[in-house]
Amino acid sequence: MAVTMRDVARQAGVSVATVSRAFNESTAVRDRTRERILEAAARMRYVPNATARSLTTTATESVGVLLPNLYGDFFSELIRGVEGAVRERGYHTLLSSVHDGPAELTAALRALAGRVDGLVVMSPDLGAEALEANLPSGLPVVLVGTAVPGYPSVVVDNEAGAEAVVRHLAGLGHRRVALIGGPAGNADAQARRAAYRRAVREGGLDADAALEIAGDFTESSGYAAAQRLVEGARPTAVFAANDAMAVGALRAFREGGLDVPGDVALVGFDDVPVAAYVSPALTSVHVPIHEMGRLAVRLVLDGGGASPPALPTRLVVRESCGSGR
Amino acid sequence: MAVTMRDVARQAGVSVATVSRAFNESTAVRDRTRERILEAAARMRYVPNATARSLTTTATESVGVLLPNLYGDFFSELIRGVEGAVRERGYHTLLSSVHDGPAELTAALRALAGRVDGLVVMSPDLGAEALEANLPSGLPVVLVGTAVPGYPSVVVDNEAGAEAVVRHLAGLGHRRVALIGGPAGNADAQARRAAYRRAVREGGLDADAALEIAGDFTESSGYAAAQRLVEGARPTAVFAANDAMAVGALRAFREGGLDVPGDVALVGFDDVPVAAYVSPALTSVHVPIHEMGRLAVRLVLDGGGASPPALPTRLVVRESCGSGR
DNA sequence: ACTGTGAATGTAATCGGTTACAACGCCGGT
DNA sequence: ACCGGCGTTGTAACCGATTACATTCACAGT
Repeated sequence: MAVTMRDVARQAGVSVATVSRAFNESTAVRDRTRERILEAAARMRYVPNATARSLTTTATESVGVLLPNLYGDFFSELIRGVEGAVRERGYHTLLSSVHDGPAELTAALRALAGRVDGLVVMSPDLGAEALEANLPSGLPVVLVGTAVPGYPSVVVDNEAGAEAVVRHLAGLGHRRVALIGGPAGNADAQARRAAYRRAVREGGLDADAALEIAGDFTESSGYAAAQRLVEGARPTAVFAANDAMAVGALRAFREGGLDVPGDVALVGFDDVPVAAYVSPALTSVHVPIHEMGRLAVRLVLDGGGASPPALPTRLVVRESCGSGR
Repeated sequence: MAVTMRDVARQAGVSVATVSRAFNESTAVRDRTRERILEAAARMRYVPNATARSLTTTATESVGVLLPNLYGDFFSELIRGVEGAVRERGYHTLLSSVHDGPAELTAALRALAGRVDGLVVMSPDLGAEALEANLPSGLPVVLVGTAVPGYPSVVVDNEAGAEAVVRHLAGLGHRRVALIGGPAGNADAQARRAAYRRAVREGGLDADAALEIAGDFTESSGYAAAQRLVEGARPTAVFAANDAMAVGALRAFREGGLDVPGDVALVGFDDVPVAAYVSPALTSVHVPIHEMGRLAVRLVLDGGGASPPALPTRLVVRESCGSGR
């Protein structure tokens, strides 16, 4: 149906081998012959079949990205990082997002596995067994945000970031610092919570259990959590484990008639682009999301098995915590 | 190297044909045989090679998306729509973004063309010739945001949206309504500008040429344009041709000591998620971006050649234009 | 004139699946 | 005992490229 190499070869009066050579510059083809071939190809609108090419070369020139979902600035930013790095290599990005439980997840994993040269996986609840059982042995896989034994992963220094938040708030005089935590199974969320607890203890702040509320990293869960805090534990400062929840909390506070940072200070995590645009501008822990994507791609394509050290985080002080100004 | 169907066949003591049938449920294979095969496959960690499969079936089960770039909520939202619709079909999304001029663009087009069953293209400066010369004849292509003769496209009703903005502002008593326009070559931008001019004329508003400033849809261009407006034409209301520029303008106004909407009313276009979160919340023209992505995918995969009617837009009044409340 | 050499091109095997067609075994009906 | 037919499995061609190896040819060296 579509124009193939054979058709071009026939038109140009040469063999398929010569056509192949003419297209893959490298090998020796007489200039006149090459011209004749390229001309015929253009005339016939020949577009090489990447599938067939991949079959022999055993390279698809694409990298798969598996994400739990696509909502939120975090994933957009990650995708940008990945896509940029991938395109620089002349490769392609195959995108897949899943949020329907383990069955869908392994299906997606297998579907991707057969189509790419490497995989960037950000999926909290994916264990070593699931990965091993559903991926061919040779495929380079890099995890983002979770560490699974045997696989290289890109993670950020959650502990230092969360600790910096609590310290900063304590330095501003806050004693009742609440946490809106992330989902239970999430590694980043766990690390942030652990560091929060430690910093609260070490800083001698109020360690009221009512000050800890679990969210799920969504804006609406942040909204709900903030409402409960307002009615319950009445903290003077709130640390949301990611920016999406912080933005939700901001909305809840505003609707509840609380001034941020006047009545309650608020700090997020991730420093997604929108953090700078909300009002008051959100103090947050900067995470080099874009860089994580790039790094993951580099690890996938250049191999090198080992995990790099956790990427550094940095507290970005804006208006919502009530210091600076 | 990797485990192939032949290996599984040997292990299970059957032929490759039977293995193939065992995997593609449909055809008749005795239950016991199938079990034996699937078991052997699992044990050997066999993952089918999608490339080889595609070669014979001539279907890649993936849809390509070509975008001018990935920054901004607009594209994130579009990708979400596309990916969602694609995944519902069990297909995959191949993502490509380009912003380095025509050469890169056609290269990307060809690279994608050989790997997908259909293409969603959002690329302003891509003419019919470029498309024809670089795509195999049978490939379904759907354009987003631009109309090119001979190709179906998904567009929004820019005219109605822009007109609604100017009308609404006029209704609030504004006579000097400025426009921060989009890039010259962009079809959406052109339509919005044309509708703005018509509405200004028909509404009897000030038609000062200094009230029109060109931007390029980026936040920073909106910022710069707003600064020039503050120093120059001094409008009482500003219509930014997209939300990114509106957000930039907002920042410029705040830094310039102007209150929005007190000193100047501001309206954007697209109604991206962030519009609701900036402060003051941005009045904008809602564009069903997500739906555009879904629709484009549907057109690509279900064929049907014809373009659907322009999708309706809707003015969403929030705080930045100073009405409501 | 004859041979060796290297450049240009052709022939055909190969990648890992799918599938048309053939083959086989087993059954019931006569 | 024989045959038709169905259910199950195998054989081999094929998809469209790449590439090892073979072939052809022109030309220089002797």
